[in-house]
Amino acid sequence: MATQLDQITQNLREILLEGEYEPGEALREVAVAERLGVSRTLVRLAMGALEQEGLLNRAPNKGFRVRLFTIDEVAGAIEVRGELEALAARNAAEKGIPKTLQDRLRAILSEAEVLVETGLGDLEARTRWIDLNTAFHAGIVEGAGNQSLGPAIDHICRIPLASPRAIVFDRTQPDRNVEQVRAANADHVQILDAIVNRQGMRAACLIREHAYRSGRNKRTNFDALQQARPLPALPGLALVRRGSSN
Amino acid sequence: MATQLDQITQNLREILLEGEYEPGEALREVAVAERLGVSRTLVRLAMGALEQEGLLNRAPNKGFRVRLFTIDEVAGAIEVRGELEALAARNAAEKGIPKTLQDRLRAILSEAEVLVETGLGDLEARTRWIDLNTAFHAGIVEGAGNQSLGPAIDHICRIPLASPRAIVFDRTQPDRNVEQVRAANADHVQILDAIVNRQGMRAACLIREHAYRSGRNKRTNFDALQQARPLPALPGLALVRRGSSN
DNA sequence: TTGACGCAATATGCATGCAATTTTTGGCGA
DNA sequence: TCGCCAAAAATTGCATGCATATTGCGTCAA
Repeated sequence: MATQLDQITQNLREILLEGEYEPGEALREVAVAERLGVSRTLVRLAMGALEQEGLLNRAPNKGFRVRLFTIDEVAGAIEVRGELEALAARNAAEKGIPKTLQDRLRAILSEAEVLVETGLGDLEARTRWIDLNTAFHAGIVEGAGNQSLGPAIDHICRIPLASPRAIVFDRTQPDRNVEQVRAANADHVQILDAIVNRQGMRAACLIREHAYRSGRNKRTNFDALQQARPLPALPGLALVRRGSSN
Repeated sequence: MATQLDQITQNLREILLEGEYEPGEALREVAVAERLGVSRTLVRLAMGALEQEGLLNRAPNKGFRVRLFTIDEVAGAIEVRGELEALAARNAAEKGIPKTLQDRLRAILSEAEVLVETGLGDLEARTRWIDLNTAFHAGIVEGAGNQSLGPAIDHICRIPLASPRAIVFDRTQPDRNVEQVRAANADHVQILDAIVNRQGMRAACLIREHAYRSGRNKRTNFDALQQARPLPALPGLALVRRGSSN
């Protein structure tokens, strides 16, 4: 048990990302404490951490409220992530990445390509692809050899939907999903090629565009989903609403 | 009083940045609580926040330890900051900044130039210049119009010495300081010029180089200072800071 | 009817206390 | 002298309790 606090924080984080509380809603300590079965102190600790992550806002003597994320903020966050990943790709290309990392990334790409041919019909396949996608992006960052870069990207990825892990699958249009994922795979191949060939600028531009496209896909799929079902249950989605009234 | 917690957190943050505790040293709750004159609970809350900021590490059942920053991490953080500010400058240039912001930035540059001519002999002048420098950088970010960018830069700036606010003045060589600051002012003028003329790429490259140079200066001055008087820890000491932002 | 004042209910902010875990210490034997 | 083990001391993890701030409601007056 890695301290109860970590578990509680993770629980509360998931609850928030599930959209169980409305954006702007006040989180009363006692209610949350009872629900999670722990003391108020622990809940307060967890809320403090989530405030740092940006999921909650705190007003002095008025407790914590669920933070509101606008679609523009998400788009901005993805742009920031793209820029940081571009820096990572450029650095990785300029200094060169070790053979072991190359092999790992190639293996990831191979498996991802095989996976897409299955059509991504079942949840397990989609989950696996997301893991591979995440691992690829992490690998690029690892190749950059900049210790500050990883945490910075992690931080920006805490904004709902900003992470490369937060793929929105619109299951009403599976063909489009497959097409998007296939395109992402193709991007990855080009990016790795650029890095291996020490083409820093090319790698940077490719990954920046890759992030941009991913953001656009998210927006498209999200809009489609919201039209089909007013309250989607996918993690993170319910936090995104239009019209920021602060 | 904006809740005691904020004050305690700020106090502890300053204590850590001053380098009063050795990197890697364990922070015992009771000792810190007594020193700050508050309860352990509050200290624990503050430490949790500082862990999120990256100033402390936490090991389960073993409390918090002062995090160690290497010179490479600082260099990496400055590179990240440069990249983010480059994004900000590029966006600001591409979308254009309002006249009011232009005027504010020009006023900042004017005052900074006048200030440098005084030679930055006294602490007050140096502090004022740091404030102006910070305000200029913040203004660029404001002009980008990306809500996620500011927090991302704030986050990376929490690494000691990574912030544009954290200028290292080597008072054993005042002439070199003045030269560096004069060069920084000149950079600022060019950057603003590029933004106003909607030259996104030029602005981005200029500010990236500006960050790079600032990092190099910090290293040079820091090394010189350390040679003059051997310093135990990296954070703090030569760091000229000014009360809490916000 | 409406607005203001005040009291009660409720929620947060912080301190203290207790249990569990870790670290230190002291003693014993090889 | 060194290593090992157990008990004691110290330290963290968490729950509870009290003080203070806020919110909601009822009452009264204009």
